[in-house]
Amino acid sequence: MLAARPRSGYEIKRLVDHSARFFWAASYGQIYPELKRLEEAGLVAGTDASQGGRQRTVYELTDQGLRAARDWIARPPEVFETRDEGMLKLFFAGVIEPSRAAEIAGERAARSAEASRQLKAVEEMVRAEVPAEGPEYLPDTGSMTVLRYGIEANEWAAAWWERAARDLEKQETASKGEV
Amino acid sequence: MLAARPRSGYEIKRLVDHSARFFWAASYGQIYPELKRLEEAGLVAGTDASQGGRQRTVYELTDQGLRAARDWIARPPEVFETRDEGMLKLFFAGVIEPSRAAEIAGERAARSAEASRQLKAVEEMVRAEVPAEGPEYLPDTGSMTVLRYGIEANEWAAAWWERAARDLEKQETASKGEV
DNA sequence: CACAGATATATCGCGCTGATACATATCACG
DNA sequence: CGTGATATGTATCAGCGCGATATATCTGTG
Repeated sequence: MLAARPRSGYEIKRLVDHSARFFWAASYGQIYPELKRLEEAGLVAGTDASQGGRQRTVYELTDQGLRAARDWIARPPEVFETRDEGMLKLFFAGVIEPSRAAEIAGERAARSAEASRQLKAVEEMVRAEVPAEGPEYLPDTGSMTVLRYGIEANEWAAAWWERAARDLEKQETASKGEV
Repeated sequence: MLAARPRSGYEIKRLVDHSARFFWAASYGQIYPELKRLEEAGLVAGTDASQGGRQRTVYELTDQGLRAARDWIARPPEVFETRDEGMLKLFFAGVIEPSRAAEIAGERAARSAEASRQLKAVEEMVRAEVPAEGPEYLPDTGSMTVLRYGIEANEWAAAWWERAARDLEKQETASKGEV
């Protein structure tokens, strides 16, 4: 984030919450200590930008930091993990409370629908803020691709879980009839 | 997991690694202390099942524990988070190394393809282990639904990123030509 | 001028990750 | 029958992150 321009920890947090949050969240408790560690390592440099009584430290990327960022982006991605409580509950429903399975699938569908809705709002905002700087280079192709993926993946998931909820419900009433 | 049958911490870890891992991973450093906390809270009960010199503690769910599990599954899911380093890299490619964007998308596609392959192997195993106990009740509908979702979602994602990789590459060569 | 909301940083307990250490049991192979 | 590889089992630890809260100042609005 500092590669684009210098920012304070607070600005970074806000940017994360409005964009990367969907695939990589961050808390204050992570950001502030990390900025200090990065400064100690010489990858970022903090400048005091306090106004009056309000403290403020703006960090910028050093040359060494930019090199480290390039190294990082050149390496193949490693972390890829998910924590999805809905899937966990559905996974265990059979041995705990089978009758809730269909409901959980429905809740899962709603969650994905909501996520895609939020991401679409972000997309609208981005489009609005970028008037028309040439037909080609939008905010930037990579991040717009990520955003599009978020929207479409969640739409796909919402539809999938909707169908799963219907199927599970059907199976439930069917087995009740049989027993 | 203990609702299905009593298990040792080691068995729980193995089960997680072979199934839930894709949407909820767990480490020894989480499992063993957690079992102790649950025992202290009266939700599980540990029995010494050492054989010869090999220590072994098997935990089973208490009545109170089963009630707690039912309460848990009745509550709407809360946690839903993702950490996807590939998307993070693509998100930042524009300001760090735009020329890598297409590559990253390709790597992301490969990762999803690999995940769906692994999950299909799990599905095969499950099918093989369950001979044919009536046309209706498979290992159990909920967990099979979760597995199916994992497979299909990753297949969808692999195809999506494949296409994105092609598009990004096309855009790159196009803009090079213009400049 | 008050007050809500935005900007900004710090702090802290608790839990988790990832790795390693340590020990025993089992099994295949010659 | 021994040996080495693999599986079973538990424990531990440093470092880090989460989620919440505390504190303070600045800005805009009625």
